[in-house]
Amino acid sequence: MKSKREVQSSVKDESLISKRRNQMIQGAVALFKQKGFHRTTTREIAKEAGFSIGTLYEYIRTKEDVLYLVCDSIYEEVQERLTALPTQAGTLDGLKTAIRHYYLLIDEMQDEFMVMYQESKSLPKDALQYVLKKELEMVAIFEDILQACRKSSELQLSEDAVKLAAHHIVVQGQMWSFRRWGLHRDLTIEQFINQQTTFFLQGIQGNGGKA
Amino acid sequence: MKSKREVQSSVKDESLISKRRNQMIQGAVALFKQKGFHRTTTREIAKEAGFSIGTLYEYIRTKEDVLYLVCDSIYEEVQERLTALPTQAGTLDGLKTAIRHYYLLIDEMQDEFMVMYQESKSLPKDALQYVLKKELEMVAIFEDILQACRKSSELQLSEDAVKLAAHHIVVQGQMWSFRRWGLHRDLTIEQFINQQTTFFLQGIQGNGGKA
Amino acid sequence: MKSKREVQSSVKDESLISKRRNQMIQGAVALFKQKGFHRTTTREIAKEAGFSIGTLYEYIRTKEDVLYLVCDSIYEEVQERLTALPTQAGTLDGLKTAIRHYYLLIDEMQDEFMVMYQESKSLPKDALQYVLKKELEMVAIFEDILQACRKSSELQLSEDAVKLAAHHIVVQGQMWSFRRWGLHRDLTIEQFINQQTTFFLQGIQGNGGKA
Amino acid sequence: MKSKREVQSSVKDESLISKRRNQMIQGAVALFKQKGFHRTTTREIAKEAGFSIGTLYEYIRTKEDVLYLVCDSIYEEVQERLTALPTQAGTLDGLKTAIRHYYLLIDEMQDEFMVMYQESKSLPKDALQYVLKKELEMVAIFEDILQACRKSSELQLSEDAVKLAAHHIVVQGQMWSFRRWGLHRDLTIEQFINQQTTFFLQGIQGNGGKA
DNA sequence: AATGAATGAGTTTTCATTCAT
DNA sequence: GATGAATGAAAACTCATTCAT
Repeated sequence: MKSKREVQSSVKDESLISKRRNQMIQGAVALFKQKGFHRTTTREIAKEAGFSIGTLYEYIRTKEDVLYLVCDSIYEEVQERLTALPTQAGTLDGLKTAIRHYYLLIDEMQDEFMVMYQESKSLPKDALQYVLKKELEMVAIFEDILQACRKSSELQLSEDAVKLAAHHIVVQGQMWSFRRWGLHRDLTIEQFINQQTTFFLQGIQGNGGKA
Repeated sequence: MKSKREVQSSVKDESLISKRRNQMIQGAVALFKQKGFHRTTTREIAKEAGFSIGTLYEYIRTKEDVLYLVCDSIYEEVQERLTALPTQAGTLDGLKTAIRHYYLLIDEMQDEFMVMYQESKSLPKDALQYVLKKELEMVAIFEDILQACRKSSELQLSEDAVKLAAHHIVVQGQMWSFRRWGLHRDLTIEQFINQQTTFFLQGIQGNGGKA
Repeated sequence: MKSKREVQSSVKDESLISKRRNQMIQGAVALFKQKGFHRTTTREIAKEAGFSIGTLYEYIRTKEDVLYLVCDSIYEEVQERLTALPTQAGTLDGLKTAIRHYYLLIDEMQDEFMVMYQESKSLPKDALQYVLKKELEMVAIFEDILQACRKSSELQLSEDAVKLAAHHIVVQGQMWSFRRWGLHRDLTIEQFINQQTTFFLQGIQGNGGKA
Repeated sequence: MKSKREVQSSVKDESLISKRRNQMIQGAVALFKQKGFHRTTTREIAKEAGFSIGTLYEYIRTKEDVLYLVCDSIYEEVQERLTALPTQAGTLDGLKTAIRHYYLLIDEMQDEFMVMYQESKSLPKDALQYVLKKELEMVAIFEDILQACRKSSELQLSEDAVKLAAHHIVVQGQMWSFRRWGLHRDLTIEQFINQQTTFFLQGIQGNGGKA
């Protein structure tokens, strides 16, 4: 289970580590969003977090650790909030609700999503691997829901199509943060959710799930 | 028309500029793909391009110019190849062909697409603007095709839905390069194209375009 | 009063800034004298000052800052030592003493004077302005002394002539460092002072101040 | 006699050399005045002179050669124009005329004088030597005139004082270009000449030369 | 635990000079 | 003789990381 990639700290007090790292993550997200990972300096992160550069390095070992911590924390939150959902397993409404909550989450955490997807490529190999696993887990959440609907015959969907469909849900959501420049002018988040949901359901079975 | 953002060169011979910049772009794409824009040094770009650092700077003014040149050249090629298509304007087959060619293009230029979307955020303000315009133009190509289909009644599609649908085509294509890790194992490009096309057509009108 | 042009430092400890900058100024003067501002590298300055290039840049922001610091420190010292003089205001002897001390100062700080006058043209606009103001203040010191003598009738001197006369004192002093190659072989500093003083006093009123 | 420091050229045609070098000197003075020797590039000099960088190097060997050529040409012109004077040898009026012409010359060639005095320190050793010799020759012109006056008893002046007096004439003239910021607002060149001449003559003998 | 001064490898960029055409 | 593309050494400056206090 302890497959979590550990970040070394020279401080012992776990709750302090947690506290300081949260400060650090808050600051880092704000800065990464503004200027990207590479243009942000460790000094700036420390300052934004509210402590000194020396202290920063008491809680991490490299700058990339900060990026990892950021990505990890975002995935953690997303998963947490997504799995906390009251699942009406195997129903179309359950699926719609999940999609809805996911898209609202993205809307709420736009900055975090941007940072996560734009900067994760700068992670060291092993951290990238770990983050990719997290992404797959997120896809899997939707795969499971879709699978359940398929099994309960709420959805006419071939076994093979499930995975691609799950990717679709995830990617369609990302559109909202990535193509902000092209979409936010024309659509509210609610309109976006509705259109995407209809589009998706029709897309996978040809009748909008209304049959 | 001449709205192109110019990159200064101290060399006068236009054809030489063209030649050297192409070398530079080739080299840069390869490197950016591997290590990203920020981790690639100008010296490496020069070396990869086959000339000295001094020569590199005879053809550009800043490192960001290289990135701009790269992005611009990719968009240029994509647009060129997409608009060169024999359009059966206003027919479903014409639309399918366009999508097909676009997705094949992405498959062929995967590296370039990755670089373009991952690194363009590092462009200076004005270059970013220019590149965004290019992206919008690409979306517009599909908007036009969809619009034509709508007008010829080949497609039951509301006016409002056209833009979002065009974004969909573009984003669905990007999936192939962005989510390589999740898709290439399970699908060939042909399968991907078929599934995406069906999905898209069903998605926008609910019957897979077979009615 | 706080019209001083500030040089940014990322170090907070004021006394340390002061100490390090002094080291830096010492080293820089020595190097600038030898090879001029442009032929001196920041690395050399750091080395001469006794610390690393990184440390140098903790205390300044640009190479020009070093030059400014050098010029400023020289003016500061000159003014300090000149205004510290026990003034016998409005007497010829007071004037002579002031001139004498100024010329001795120049003799003592020949290198600094050379650097200051030869290199200040390389200062950025605002710093140049500031330094020019300092130079005018130096001229003003002598204007005041001359004015006092004029008012006490120790000196027959028209109002208009005061300013030019003050410039004369300053320029005649500079001769000692600038035309070293032409003067030091033939004159001691004492002889120089005497001759210049006589020359000056006769020059401005025609009788060497002996009437 | 051929003590002139030669500048190598790979071009044979002497008159062409002369022509090109003049172009080069004109351009260089303008640029050096504006931005100083070090901030001016050889490319800029070539461009300003009206030919290519390759051509520039057909007529000189190093950038410093340009500076030398500039300094030399200025001294040459000054000496030429000063020695061309109809000398009323040994008379006070002759001296006054010489001073007058020298100061007018400075006023006319302010830029050149500035460049010469500000930048000559960047000359290579041997060129600096040569230029210093030239400066001494200029001083010597006035030494000779003063000496003649002394011998004809037009001037009561000790043998020793002659040299310093000559330096004075030269330096007082330089004031006009160097302290432009402090003098040109208050004085016309004519007023300056008059005051300086009176000051000088009184200075060296105490009665303004009117006795 | 916290601090922040010190370090120096590494980066972009410039520019005098050369040399093939 | 003229041109200008090519070169690469050298310069200013940055910043992740360390470590003494």
